[in-house]
Amino acid sequence: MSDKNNIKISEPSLKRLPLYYHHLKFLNSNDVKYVSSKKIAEKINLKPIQVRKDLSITGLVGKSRLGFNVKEAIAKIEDYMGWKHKTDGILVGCGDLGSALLGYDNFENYGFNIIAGFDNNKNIVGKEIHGKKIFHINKLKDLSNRLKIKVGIICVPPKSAQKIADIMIKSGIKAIWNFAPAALIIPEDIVLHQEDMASSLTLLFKKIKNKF
Amino acid sequence: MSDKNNIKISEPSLKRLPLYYHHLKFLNSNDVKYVSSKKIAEKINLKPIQVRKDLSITGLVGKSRLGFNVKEAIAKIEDYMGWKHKTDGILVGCGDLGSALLGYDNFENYGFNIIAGFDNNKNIVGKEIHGKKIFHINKLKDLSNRLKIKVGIICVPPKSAQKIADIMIKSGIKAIWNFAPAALIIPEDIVLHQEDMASSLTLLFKKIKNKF
DNA sequence: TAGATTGTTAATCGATTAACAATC
DNA sequence: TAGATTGTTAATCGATTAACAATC
Repeated sequence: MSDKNNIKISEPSLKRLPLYYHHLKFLNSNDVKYVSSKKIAEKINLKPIQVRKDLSITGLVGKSRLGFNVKEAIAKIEDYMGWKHKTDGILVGCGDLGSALLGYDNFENYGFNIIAGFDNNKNIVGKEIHGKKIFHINKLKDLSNRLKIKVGIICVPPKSAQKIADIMIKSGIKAIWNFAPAALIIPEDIVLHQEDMASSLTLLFKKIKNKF
Repeated sequence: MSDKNNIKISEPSLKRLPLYYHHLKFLNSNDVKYVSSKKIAEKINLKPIQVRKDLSITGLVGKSRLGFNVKEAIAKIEDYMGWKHKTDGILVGCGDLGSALLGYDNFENYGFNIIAGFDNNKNIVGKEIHGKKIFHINKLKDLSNRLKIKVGIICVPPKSAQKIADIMIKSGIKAIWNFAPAALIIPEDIVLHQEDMASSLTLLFKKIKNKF
């Protein structure tokens, strides 16, 4: 079953939950106990009704006149998102971008942990980047198998991306997060999540055009 | 007016256009002259009708029985997206992620050009990263004003993000692409495009859950 | 011609928004 | 109590998909 609670969640809603979460954490750090959907909506530029709908997906219940208990809301979102359940992953390609991701300490807050980096550059193999050990790519299969790693991040140049994806799949990786601007060809049963700067840039430009 | 052609485009469509584009470029490099929406759809895992709808937004017209002219399609997408019109930007925070973006040579294909980086670290100020000169942050206002820069990228640690955003806005920047995991407070008339790893990670995990 | 493909128009699907009774 | 806020149910809006005539 996909969802514990059998409540469908739309992709837009799913993307908004972290936004509420950030804001709720901020409120909590300021000792705010209750917050209304109206207040949240103002901050995040949404409609109150949308905030309520989204939050209700997590099972959170508010109080009339008071709004939502901030601590409770935080807990419900963490719970719903499964951020407590830790998932391990590995990263291939320890250049600038790979290094940045290895050092992105925010991942642990979202239940994700990169346990090691891989590269084929002899100058960095054996070293550590942001406290993560870097192995040669030919160790990938062995290590992934042994630790039953299911998530792989690709940060290599686009030309090598397909090759790395193939290695990952052979190594038992089931989900690929691809930061290389390359369209990967992968089997049906593998999850591919493409990070696309071009699309993102496009959205930025669209926003600019809409505004001016 | 927002759209030259007065044809509304949905955000999902806008995100798909680069996907078609990549594939069309690939086909073109293989000397394919015509391609049907069915073939494209198969490659990108979409429905043929959706491909046709999206492509029609660019003004592209196909041929019965043949499909779409590959070169023509590429040109129409480039045109519609405005990738020929170059926009300059500056980047603040030249750590791992900032360096990665300074070296992301794909940007130029999408009409974007980072003309310089800024940092407050004396060890890198005055140096070059991927051929881009790095200036001290206190030069930002002067340089942005002089070159009439309208787009700023933030790659500093979350704690400094708001401060940098404020400086950018004072310097005449009109659109901010924020890679720092921080919710920025900005005036109404400034465009904010937030790059959110947490949301992205969340989507990856959702895809995994849906699959298994 | 027969068959493949486009592009238009209409139907469906899903997300957002509105309205409002229930609550404190 | 009066007023603010929730959560439910219904209406609206917009994107996707289906159906199919037109084209070559």
